[in-house]
Amino acid sequence: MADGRTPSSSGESLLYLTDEQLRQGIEAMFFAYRGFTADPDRILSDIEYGRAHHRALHFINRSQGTTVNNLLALLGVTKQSLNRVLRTLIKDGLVESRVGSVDKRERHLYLTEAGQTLERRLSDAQRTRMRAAYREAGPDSVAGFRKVLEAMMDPDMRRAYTRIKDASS
Amino acid sequence: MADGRTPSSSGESLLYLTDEQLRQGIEAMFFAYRGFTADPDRILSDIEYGRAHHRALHFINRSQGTTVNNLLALLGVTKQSLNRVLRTLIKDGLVESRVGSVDKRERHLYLTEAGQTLERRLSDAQRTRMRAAYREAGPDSVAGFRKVLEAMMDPDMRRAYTRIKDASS
DNA sequence: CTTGGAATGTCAACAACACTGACATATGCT
DNA sequence: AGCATATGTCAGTGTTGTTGACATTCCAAG
Repeated sequence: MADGRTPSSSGESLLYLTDEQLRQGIEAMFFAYRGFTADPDRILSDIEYGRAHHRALHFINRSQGTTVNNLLALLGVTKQSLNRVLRTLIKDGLVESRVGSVDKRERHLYLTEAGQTLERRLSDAQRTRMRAAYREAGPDSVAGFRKVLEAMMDPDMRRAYTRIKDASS
Repeated sequence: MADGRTPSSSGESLLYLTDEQLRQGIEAMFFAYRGFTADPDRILSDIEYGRAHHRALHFINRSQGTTVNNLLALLGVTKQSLNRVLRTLIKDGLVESRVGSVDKRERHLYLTEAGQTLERRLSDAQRTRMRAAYREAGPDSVAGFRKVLEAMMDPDMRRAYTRIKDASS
């Protein structure tokens, strides 16, 4: 079962769906993700933070004023886990938490000046690698890259991704 | 610095290299990687293992008889970290460690029957998602996907990746 | 044949980051 | 008034990574 071989089904070549091709894709994801996180990780290890702080900073920057619950859904972690990270970011003056004006139970999260500075420093490093990869691969490859990644997401995350993407036009 | 805007440099459109496009790519990688690991993680959480065990099983399966040092380089962790994982896999009879015949310091690693069964179960789950994504995106997108991922790897990992890939023809 | 270095294994301590479960507080809605 | 929601917090635990130290085994060079 789930053999995946026998490329003799439809009219066009399905050779790209063989187990071997899929394994190579899996390995490519693994190695590429290591590179993807390497540069920010280096910066983060100098200061006191980890990858979780980077993710929080990224999405708060992306949607300034977002609520904790919203962030929770995006990051896919428990509130305890997120709270530990947020606490240190707020304590260190990188993130500001404001009580909601319409619903006062909600906390809206904003990056301070210092928070924006760090976020930019981290994402500059990550974008630099991304830009080099995009440039090397070319626009058509980038379109394919994005298409496959999107198809690989869980449906919920795909919706969240599309929403953010469209909101940032 | 590192602004990335101003798409008015070369003759062709460089719109795909704007900061916004790069940010979307970063988010796509993040969300897609979550999906990428979700299915094996579910299986692993039932038994006593974690993602590190999966990675070890994958690469041992991929290169039966590989040495510990070789595996170390591929996984990019310390020997202590790998050893902890290997110890449990050997204890549980999923991996066999044989002393090298030419160089007796080396340990060559093999999957047992049980090891192969688990590896297949895990990678079946992962390949199923990968196959669906590939099929949805189509062969051209897959080629672009692979190209961008490869360009994103650290040079060392890229060499390792190419070596494995070519060895499995 | 001795010695240095490489490959491997192991112990201990520690940190980051995730989890579960339980509980508290404030607020909103009916 | 009472239930649900949003958030925060405490305590405990597990996986995976890290350093540092040390032992063993073995190859290879002097």
